[in-house]
Amino acid sequence: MGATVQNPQVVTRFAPSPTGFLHIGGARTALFNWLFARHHGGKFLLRIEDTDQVRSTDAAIEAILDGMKWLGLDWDGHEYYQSQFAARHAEIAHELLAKGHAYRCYATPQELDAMRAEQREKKLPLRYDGRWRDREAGPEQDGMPFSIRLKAPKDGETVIEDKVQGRVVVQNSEIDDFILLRSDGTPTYMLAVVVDDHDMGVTHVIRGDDHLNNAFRQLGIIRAMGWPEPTYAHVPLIHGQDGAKMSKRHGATGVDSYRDELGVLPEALNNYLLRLGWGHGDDEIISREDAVRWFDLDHVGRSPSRFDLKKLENLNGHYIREADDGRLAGIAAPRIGALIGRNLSIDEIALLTRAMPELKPRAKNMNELSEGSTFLFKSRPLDMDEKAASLLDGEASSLLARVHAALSALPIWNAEGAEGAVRQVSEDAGVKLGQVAQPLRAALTGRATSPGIFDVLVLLGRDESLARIADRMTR
RNA sequence: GGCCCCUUCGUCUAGCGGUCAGGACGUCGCCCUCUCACGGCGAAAACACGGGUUCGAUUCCCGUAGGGGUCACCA
Repeated sequence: MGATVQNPQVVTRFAPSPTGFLHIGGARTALFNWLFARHHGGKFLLRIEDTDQVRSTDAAIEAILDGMKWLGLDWDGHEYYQSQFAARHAEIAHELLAKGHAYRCYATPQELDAMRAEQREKKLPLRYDGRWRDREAGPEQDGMPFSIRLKAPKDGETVIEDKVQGRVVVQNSEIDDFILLRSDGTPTYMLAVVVDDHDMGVTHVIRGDDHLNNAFRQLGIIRAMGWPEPTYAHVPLIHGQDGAKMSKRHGATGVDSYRDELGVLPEALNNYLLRLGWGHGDDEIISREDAVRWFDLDHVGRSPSRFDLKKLENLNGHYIREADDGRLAGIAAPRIGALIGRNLSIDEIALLTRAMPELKPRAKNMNELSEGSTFLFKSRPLDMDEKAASLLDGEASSLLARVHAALSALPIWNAEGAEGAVRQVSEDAGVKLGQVAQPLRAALTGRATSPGIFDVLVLLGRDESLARIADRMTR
């Protein structure tokens, strides 16, 4: 454990279906596949499962690629599009047919519905009863549409040595003769994944454990074709706070909304997702480099985990503090623009960058960071929020007048000088520093909370600071 | 309902027969302090239950309960 193992043989893949955006659970699956491939020095491939022409859109595909790039999950070579291999899938289905590993089924959908209805009624397991398995098509079937079904083994059992789930055994009697090729000649998902994974040389199939049952069916195709069997690793799903599978009702499920709406940094989401279901001792903050070095399938847990926004935000706060000031300013600028109703100038973005060391320890997401920096860009007279307004009651204005005078007399405008002057004012007035600092904060920022008040003074500069104070000296 | 999987603090997890059951988030105190954060210190908080196996089970086995997944000519 530890060092990256050079095994270029390893090929993993992420195979999302483009139904809208990169799902948070899919992102973790992608991350695990990416890490596993990188750890072994192998390849990580991306295949878009766009077989469902109706639901697949270019916009959805773009959204997924965009999410992958944002997370820094780069794939090797070009992305594959499953729909382009339909002919190949059909070819395999017919090969299976020719070899006697599959057969034509003339049952109509209505007929199958009736079959299932009856099974439901009799409380029998719902599965295809094999009515065409050993039946020859008669003249009445001439020209009738048929689907091709796999002739799955009826006896014995199938065993999968899953890298995450361990040894999983299923009786073959549980697996019915599922459809390979629909009556319209299009391949089913079950056939398509197997053929594509084989053709792409995928060695390790790492995916959500909602596919565990499918693996047994897929193995049937693989064995019938005599193809090498991939190593499986079925990762438990991520659940919402309520313990159920993540869905729309859990709020944010697309990684784009974590970025755009919640103001999360990609390194924070990566770190959070990595720790959801995988652990490395007591390590919590894990860099990309360490993740590649340490990642393995042995330490992926077998139980589903719940998504905890609080922990994500904690991690996000950490990464914001670590992040480069200029980069943060770049992310915050448009958000601030939206808050104050105008775009920031180049100079203002420079100011934002300078302010960043004071701003970023106070934020756990980019929204808070942006919100907390608007005071820098608002024009006078500043609007006061409720708490700030109350700080300006009583003696505040006279205290502010004394601060104004003391500050005006400063030969050099810096934090040390300002602190000395303000402390002197509070001493002379016989009040605590806070009694002066709080009204000053209100006058300068319009808020009751802000970065350190002497830093604010410096950031705002002499003229703007004195003007904002003067605005509140009388009322 | 059939089949499959899962079960350590509220949450994410460490643990791989003998530990005061560790860490992190969150929560609650205290400190720092011009506010809010950051940071520091400390506290409360878990092995679902019942049987075995064993000198000894959180750890191995079997049940029970609970949770999840899956059962399409969707992917």
